[in-house]
Amino acid sequence: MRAALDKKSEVASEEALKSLFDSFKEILPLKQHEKDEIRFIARQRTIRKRQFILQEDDICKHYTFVVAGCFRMFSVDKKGGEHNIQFAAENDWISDIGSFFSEKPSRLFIEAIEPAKILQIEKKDLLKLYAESLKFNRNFRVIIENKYVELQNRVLQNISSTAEERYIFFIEQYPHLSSRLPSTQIASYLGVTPEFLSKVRKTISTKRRS
Amino acid sequence: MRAALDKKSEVASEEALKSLFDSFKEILPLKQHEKDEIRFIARQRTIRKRQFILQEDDICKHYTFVVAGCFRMFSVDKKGGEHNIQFAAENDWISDIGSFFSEKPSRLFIEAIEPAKILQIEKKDLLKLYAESLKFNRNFRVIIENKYVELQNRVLQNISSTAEERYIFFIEQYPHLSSRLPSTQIASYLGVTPEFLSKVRKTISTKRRS
DNA sequence: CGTCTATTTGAATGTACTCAAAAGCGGTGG
DNA sequence: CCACCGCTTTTGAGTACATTCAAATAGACG
Repeated sequence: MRAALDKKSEVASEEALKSLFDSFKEILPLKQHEKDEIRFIARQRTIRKRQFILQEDDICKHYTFVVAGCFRMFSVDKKGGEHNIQFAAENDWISDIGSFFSEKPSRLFIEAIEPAKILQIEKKDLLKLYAESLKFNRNFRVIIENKYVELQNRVLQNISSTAEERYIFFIEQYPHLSSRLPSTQIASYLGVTPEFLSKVRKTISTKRRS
Repeated sequence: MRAALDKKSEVASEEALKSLFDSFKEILPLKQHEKDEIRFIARQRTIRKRQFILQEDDICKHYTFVVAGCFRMFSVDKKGGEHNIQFAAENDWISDIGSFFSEKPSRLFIEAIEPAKILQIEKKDLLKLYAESLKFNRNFRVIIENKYVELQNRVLQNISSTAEERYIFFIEQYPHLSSRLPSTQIASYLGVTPEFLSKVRKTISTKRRS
């Protein structure tokens, strides 16, 4: 029997599922019975702007696939400063993988920057997929491999480039994000203050003019 | 038939294989026939200090497991500066995953900091394991998940902490590395100059004294 | 003991931060 | 339509963090 749905989640719509299946298609396409397994376990949620799907001290219990909208994952330091670790827009995954697998309280927040629609898979369901299916192991392995490479490039940027270079790299690599994010959020992602990013943007635009 | 071994690689020793099997044991232990598959495809190499196992513009063709010794992976910027992205000592994996899967030329170097002994798995052999075995997909998925979490913590450190905080965090998190690495290498990993790291170490030691 | 490399020190410079204040920019209500 | 609110972005002055370059010192190894 399908588990009772909590009041905030719904059965996944065919439209949302299609986004998810399409994102798998680029790795190893799912067969009908595999799609049905996902259909059976995925829960759809509608998230308002500024709503959190993970807060500090929670244990991260889901893998979240973003169907529409945009999220940020951030940590808060002792002084109250927020530091963005990751953004996730359409067709991206977001969760605190460390907390998810260790089942230890997260030190991170995940917040919707825009109204959003997501699909969530619970840990016990994901583990079942992993235990039974080579393909799901494989697809999620590839997804995280790609995210690993992305993170590694970011580390490289951080240790070897100035704020200006990192900003230019960011807007070139993520035009779909940079055009819709407030620059405060980008500053927090790049690891600089909003004031300084503003100055960086100014010097870039005066450079272009000359 | 077993493929001919190139002159620099050897059949894996039982001792080296044991390290590898032990590192899998913490995830999902291998059965005898799975160990035999590894035994069949893993090549052992002895690497001298300062020897490279990957250079810029090479395509990364192996997953490398470090049995003994220590490596660093780094990039070189336009000015010739080196930036360490990762260290790998005993029982750790190291390779340019981006180049490995995309088969595009790497922009990275992997160099032995100490004399080393490694086991290498070729891409075609790894893909074969992935195609046939749920467990290998799963084990390598878990390995990269752990490395992903580690990288994510590093990104967080980079964007939110001073050099002093990052250095203290490094020596606490990786005592087995910090005690054997020249501080130049640590500076390059933290993203600061060796001169500045030296000053940081001084202020830390005067703090402790007081 | 000398040679080579790694580490430390110092002065001048550059990059980025803090704090405070001003300017811009949607909404919303009158 | 305009006035006001809340929020983001910009500006500026002063400060802190980190770099550059050059030179001195300390360690490691044959």
